Formats: sequence, C-alpha cells, structure tokens
Amino acid sequence: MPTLAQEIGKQRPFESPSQEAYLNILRTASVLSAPFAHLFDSAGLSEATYNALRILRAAGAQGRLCNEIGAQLVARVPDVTRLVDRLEKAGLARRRREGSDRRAVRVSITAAGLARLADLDQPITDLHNSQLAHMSESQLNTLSKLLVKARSAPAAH
Amino acid sequence: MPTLAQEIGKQRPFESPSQEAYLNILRTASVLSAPFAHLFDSAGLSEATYNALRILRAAGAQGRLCNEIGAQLVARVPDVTRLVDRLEKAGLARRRREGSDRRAVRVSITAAGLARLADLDQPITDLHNSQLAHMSESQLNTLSKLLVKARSAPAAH
DNA sequence: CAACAATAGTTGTTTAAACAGTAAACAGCC
DNA sequence: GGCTGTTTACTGTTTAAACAACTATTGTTG
Repeated sequence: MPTLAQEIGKQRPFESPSQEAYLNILRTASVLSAPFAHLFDSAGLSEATYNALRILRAAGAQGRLCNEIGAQLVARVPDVTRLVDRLEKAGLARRRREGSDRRAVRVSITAAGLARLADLDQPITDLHNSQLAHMSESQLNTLSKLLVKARSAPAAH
Repeated sequence: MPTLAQEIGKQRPFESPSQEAYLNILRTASVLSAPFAHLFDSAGLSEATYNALRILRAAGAQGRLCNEIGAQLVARVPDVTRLVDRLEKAGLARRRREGSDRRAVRVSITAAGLARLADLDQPITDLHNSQLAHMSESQLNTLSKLLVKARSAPAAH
C-alpha cells in the first residue's frame, strides 16, 4: 500500500500530520469520486445535475424552488438557473410559475427524470458498496467520525 | 457538532457506512479546501497554478517538462500548456526549448514566481496548522491511515 | 534512407463554473 | 396608493476544464 508521499513523488516527509491529513482528504476525494463521475457521464449527467435530480426526486410532485435547490447544493442561484436549463432541455425536469408568488419558479422532476435516476440507483449502490468493501464497518465509522470532526473547526477566516 | 445527515437536511439515515464515509470525504474536502482557495485567489492564483508553481520551485533552475508537470498534477498535457501560458503571462514562469530535443519545452520558475510562493508559505502553513488544530496528532494519523486505505481499493472498473 | 510510427506540445471547440448586473414581483411604509 | 427596499430568478461575460485534432520533431524499420 503506497503512502501519499510516494504517490506524489515527494522526497521529504510531510511537514505536519495536519498537512498530511489534509492532502490525504483531497486526494481520496478525487480518487473515489472519479468512478462516480464516469457513471454519471455515461448517463448524460454530471455530478451537479445528478445531485439536483436527487433533490427533485426527494421533493416529489410539489417540486422545489430554485433557491431551495441552490441552498441544498451549496450552489449560487445563477448556477441553479442554468443547471435547471440543462435538466429541462433534456426533458428530466420542468419549471412552472407559482400562482401565489409569480416570482417563484417551482422545479419538479419528470417521469423521464425519475427513470434516469432509477437506472442509476443500482450501479451507484453497487459502486458505493464495492468501493469501500475492503474496510470494516468500524473502520468506516471511525473514518466518518474523524471527518466530521475535521471539518467542524472554529471558522478561521 | 452537526452530523452530515443534519447538514444535508436529510431525514433518513445513510443507507450504508460506506456511503456515509464517501459523502463525508467529499464534504470535508470541500469545506477544508475553501479557505485555501481564498488564499490562492488573494494572491492571483488558483489551486492548479499554485500546485504547478510548487512543482517548479521544487524542480529548481533546470525546470520541468510539460508532461512531467502534467503527470505530477494529474492533469492532461493540453491543460498544462494553458496553465503555463497563464504563469508565463503573469511573469511567474518561463519556457525554453531544449537543445537536445527540440520538441520538449522546459518550464522553470522565475524570481517573481519564487517571491509569490514565498509570500504564501507562511499563511499556508498557518492555515494548515490552525485548520486541524482541534484534533490530536494520533487522531490525524489515524485519519490519514484510514484515508490511504480507503483509496487503495482494488480497481472496480 | 524513405516511410511509418511515436512523442512533445499547441490550438480549437465545447461545456460549465463564477460572479456582477438586471428585470420582475412582492412587502412595508408614509 | 405610490415609493423604497427586498426577494426571486435570469442574463452577460469572463475564466477555466475537458477532450479532439493538429504540427513539429524524433525514433524505428524494411
């Protein structure tokens, strides 16, 4: 099992355990997300559009407003507009204006969108299960706990 | 300390520990890298250009070929060309053709590039130290070890 | 040594992210 | 009820990532 130092081709060891942990987090995220990106791509989606579709499926028939989608995706509203543009153009979602507040745009998933997600559910689950199958449940729980702690630092702006 | 489930606003718990770990890895990478991105931005750099400059500084006066830079950055060669374009335009790096192989382009860092990096060294180190300062060294080492293991799965293509 | 393949890098084009600025609808106030 | 400010979403523009196609040089081989 290669260390990160070897992978990166660095001669000297890391300056600190925190720096090593940080770089390991970034690298692992990149490595593990790549197969998912391929999967999304083969379904004509990106990670962003996939996540948006998931939000819309969870929202059901009533749909979600653009700013709600943006909040959940941690994306800006202008980006949501174009993201929904793409979904709508692909027939996976549709917009409709609210009666009560005519500024608001309610976005909901279409049957085609549900079908597209349904096609992905099993492969995604399989990938999740296979990707970390070599780790024990207690290791995974420890990992999650440490990661939650890692990002809960006092804001250092 | 909020759980990821609460942060995402999800009602049901995760389907599996591996899925939870995966999402925690992505989320933590995103949260922890944001302050660095701001730092780079304030110096007129991106994460990519910063990493490229680091590679060039480590390479010293002899510099590096484009494909070497690409391999270390895990980037494609066409992207390296434009990345070096930006560095050169900003006066932070320079190109020169090899005498021995006139196809090869050797890229090296300039004095301005070294100065730019030097300005960032201390803030970067401070951020690394402060960001995970609330975790013990043994926690960080455990985290790193688990992350290395997480991404060393048998290829699942 | 001519022809073909391989290598190093660049250019073109499409796509998406980022963010400022704008338009329309609503809310509160005098 | 009109004016100001706020909210909701859209549009414009810049910038970068992804990837195919291309040029120039070098290596190989019959």
